[in-house]
Amino acid sequence: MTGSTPRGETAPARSYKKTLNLPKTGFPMKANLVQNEPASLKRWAKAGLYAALRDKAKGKPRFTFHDGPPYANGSIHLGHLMNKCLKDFVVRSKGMMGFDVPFVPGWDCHGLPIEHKVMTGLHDSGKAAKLADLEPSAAKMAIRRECKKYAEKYVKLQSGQMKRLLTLADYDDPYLTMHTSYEGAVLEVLAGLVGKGLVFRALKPVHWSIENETALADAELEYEDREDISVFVEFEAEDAAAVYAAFGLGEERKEGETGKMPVPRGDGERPSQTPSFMIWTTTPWTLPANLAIAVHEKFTYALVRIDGSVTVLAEELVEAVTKAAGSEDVEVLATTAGDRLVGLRYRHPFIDEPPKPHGEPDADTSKCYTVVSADYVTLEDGTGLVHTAPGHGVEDYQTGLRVGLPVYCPVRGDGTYNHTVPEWLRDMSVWEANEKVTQRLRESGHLFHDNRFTHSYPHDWRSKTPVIFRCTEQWFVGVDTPMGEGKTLREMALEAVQESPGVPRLSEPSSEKHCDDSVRRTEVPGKINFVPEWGRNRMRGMLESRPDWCISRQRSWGLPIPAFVQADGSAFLTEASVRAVARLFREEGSDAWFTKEPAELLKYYNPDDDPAAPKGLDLSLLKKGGDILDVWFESGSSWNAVMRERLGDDAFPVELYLEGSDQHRGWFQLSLLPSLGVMGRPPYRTLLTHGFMVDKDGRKLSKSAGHTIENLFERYGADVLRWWVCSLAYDNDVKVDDEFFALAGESYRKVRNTLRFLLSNLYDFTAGEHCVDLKSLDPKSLDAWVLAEFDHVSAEVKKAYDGYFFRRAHGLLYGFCNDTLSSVYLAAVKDRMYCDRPDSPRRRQTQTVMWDLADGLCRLLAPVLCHTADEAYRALRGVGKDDPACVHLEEFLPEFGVEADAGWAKVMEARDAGLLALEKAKAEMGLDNPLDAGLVFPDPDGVLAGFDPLDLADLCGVSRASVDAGASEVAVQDLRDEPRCERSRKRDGTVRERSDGGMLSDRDAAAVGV
RNA sequence: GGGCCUAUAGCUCAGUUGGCUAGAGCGCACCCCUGAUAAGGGUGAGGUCACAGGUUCAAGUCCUGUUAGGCCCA
Repeated sequence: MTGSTPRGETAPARSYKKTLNLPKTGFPMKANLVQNEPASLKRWAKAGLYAALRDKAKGKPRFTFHDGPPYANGSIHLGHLMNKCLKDFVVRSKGMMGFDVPFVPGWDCHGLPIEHKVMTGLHDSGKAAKLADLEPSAAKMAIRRECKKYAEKYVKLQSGQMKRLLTLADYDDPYLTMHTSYEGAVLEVLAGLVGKGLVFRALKPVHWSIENETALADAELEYEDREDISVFVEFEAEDAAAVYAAFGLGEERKEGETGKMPVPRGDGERPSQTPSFMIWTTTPWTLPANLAIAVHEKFTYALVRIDGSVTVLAEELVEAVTKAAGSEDVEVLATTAGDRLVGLRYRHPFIDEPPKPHGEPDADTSKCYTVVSADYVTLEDGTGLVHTAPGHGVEDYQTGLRVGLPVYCPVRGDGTYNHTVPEWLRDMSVWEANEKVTQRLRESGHLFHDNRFTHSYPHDWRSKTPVIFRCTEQWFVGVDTPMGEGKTLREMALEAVQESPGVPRLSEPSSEKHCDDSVRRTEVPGKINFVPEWGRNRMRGMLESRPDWCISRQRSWGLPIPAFVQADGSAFLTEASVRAVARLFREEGSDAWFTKEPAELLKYYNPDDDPAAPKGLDLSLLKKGGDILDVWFESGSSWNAVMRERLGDDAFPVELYLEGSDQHRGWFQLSLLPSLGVMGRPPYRTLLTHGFMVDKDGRKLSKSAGHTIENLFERYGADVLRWWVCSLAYDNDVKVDDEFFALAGESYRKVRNTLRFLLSNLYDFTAGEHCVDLKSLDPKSLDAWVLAEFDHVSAEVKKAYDGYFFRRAHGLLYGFCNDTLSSVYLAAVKDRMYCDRPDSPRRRQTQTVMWDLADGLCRLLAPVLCHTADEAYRALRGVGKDDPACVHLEEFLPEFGVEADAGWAKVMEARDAGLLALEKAKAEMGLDNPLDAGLVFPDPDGVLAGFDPLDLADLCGVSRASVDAGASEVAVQDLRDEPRCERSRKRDGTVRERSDGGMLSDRDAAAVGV
């Protein structure tokens, strides 16, 4: 190739390209977030952004927002990603609205999952064996040290990931539930509840490992197949006549009786035998603890004669049961509904008197040995009558609570019976008892049938031995216990959740009229706002049905319940004693519980000052209790440990809690209860919930989906992920898929390009020097129009942020960049930007507007695109690498207050009509290039005539425009025969040959100076 | 099995106290520009509102049931 003109064409007389003011910028089209975000992070860290913001916000009204602590285990996942981004949008947007928004991030550090992991690790490394040689307290300390290290490791990891997500919080000083001051503050809450008389000790069935003599949590169970004896046992009825009556035998039918009627069959005669109730169980060893038989009220039960004896079982199971037992003579005598059996009494096969449970000598046993109803009775196995032992099963326990049975557990921790059982069972292990009980039943004629049965059965994950259900003493917070003025926690909670007629609902604005300030920001003291509103129902339902809160656990890694055991075996725990230990834990941490003697632990306690102290209390005889607190109690006390303690009393109640909808039962509820108990009001004013991540098809996200957070940072960058979160309808389930991140990336690039184009037209503009006074803008100018549009969008975005409608903010911002700017305004002003003299008033005015738009846009985007907004903000000001200028230290721009002419609506309608007409002309006249066309707009009311025809032309991308008051539709002029300006490419009617020999329009000739 | 929630275009979502031809963005198709260029602009085609009943002059919207899915329980 030579340097000559390509393809032998004649070179244009003159190239005007270098006389144009084409856009120029160092702001790259490609964001390269993966590299550049960490640099922003470093710059912000260097400037101490979080502290600088607190400093700057001094004296401003405070917005109190409280972080719910994630569990310090593993990497953060997609759920955290959404949760943390939403929280960050709140923190940053409220900050830019002029609030002081301190935000202390937290972690939940105690608890079983960590202890479990640590124990597994100790096991695998062989260190667990050494623990067995240590004193129990020393062993616990060793485990606790490991757990602490583990938690610290994951706090560090997650904290790093959250920072990489560009979230703004006090990461230098987070709250950890294992901090000594936090522990002290939790015990203060406990003390408050103890003072209100809400904390008590009671029996509750738990999974129990005989091998390790400890209670186990669900996570510590492994299910393995096990062969057991399964027995069908006949419990003799106490009152034969009553049973026959229930089946309609030997009794006149009452008149007017409704409902399911008993149905006698055959001759309707009453047999002479005493009938029995047949139950089925795979744990014969629990039969000594049997206190009731449960039936389902709605099932049909049959009175059956089987090989001579008469028994009751579910009609549907008669065939299966008798077939299994090989019965020969089976006859159904009558059937009846389950509810007619309820209340009938029976005799225990080998116990004469209902036992007096140990520790409850005064227990009411009048309800024992009766038939009760229960919903969980099924017809899948057994007989439809369920053996009920409240001391040995959760469902049995709840049934017992409901109908008023004592909790009876005759089995000791080592798996042997205590002295309350018949002599032939005493001190026997339950496994041995399975055989003995079966044998005894067979001998006494109560055993209908027995067989071997293989089923999945829970085993202790450590010893691999089968576990049993056993009642143990636990600490509870009573939700139905009346407090001082007579209300219970449940009543107070339901009241707080209740919608009062005066509280307008918070709802997402779908249009502007719903976005009124009057719709929100209404506070009725003690009432909770729910976003979305259905959270109210959900929480109410949960509060109505929740049982007393079991707050004790038998583990090592947690905050000890500072309860002591007195010489007589009773528990010692008073408000003052708990406060005394709280003070010590504040100073020394809860490890002290394991290293100090009771008297030392109580060094701040003086029984003489404690009216609740038991009489004759001798501190030297106390023993330490072995329970720790439920971790939910710790996180549920964060309003005290974090908000009140660190941020002061005016940070309570907190404005907002924001978590996933699972927290209606978790953190939301378990923060509400202690706060109601101690402070008498909810800890928060508004609860905002988001949904869960599901896959592309709306199904539960599998753990192995492979979206590691590092991978996402690597592929998309934090700003794109944040932009995606901002776009979500977070109040429902959120679908995730790679494709969605990619789409968010596309949409991000559109916004980025709009910013870039604004910046690229400001390369020769210095704000201080070239600014035009916007006050003097003509309301009919395009610049006035776009500023008014910005004002409108800006106000709407702020309202959306204010009401946590981030998706709406996202839509508004995207639409403004894409439509208002990119396709309308910026497309229209290109001609004047490129072709006007650089310092023409028209161009400078548009540049002023562009500068302000870029500035305002950066600020509105800053809460979401925090890297990109800052990058653009700094590029706009042209600051150097080390300059501390930062959009995050700014607030949102106030409105420009520029007035646009009311006729603009008509102009935009005309633009739409013009574009449509051009499309038609393209098809019909082959008029492909809009610059070859002119447009004549109808203008019946004369509105358009008031506007600059040049603006009308530029808005449609045509060479010229005019109006015709009499026309009825847009006319397209074919200008292809008119000369074209070699510089602006317009055929505007002023193009002619100029002194330099070029064909130029008047404007371009002047710009070039020929 | 129970409580709460969800179902509208290929995808993500709007659709208010029932009331014009059910809207938007993305994607897709076709076209323009080549002076925002791994950019930018224009036009257009897409819907049995999950299904089945009911209330009403009128139902995407209200009621009942069914199906599918999510969270929390059992």
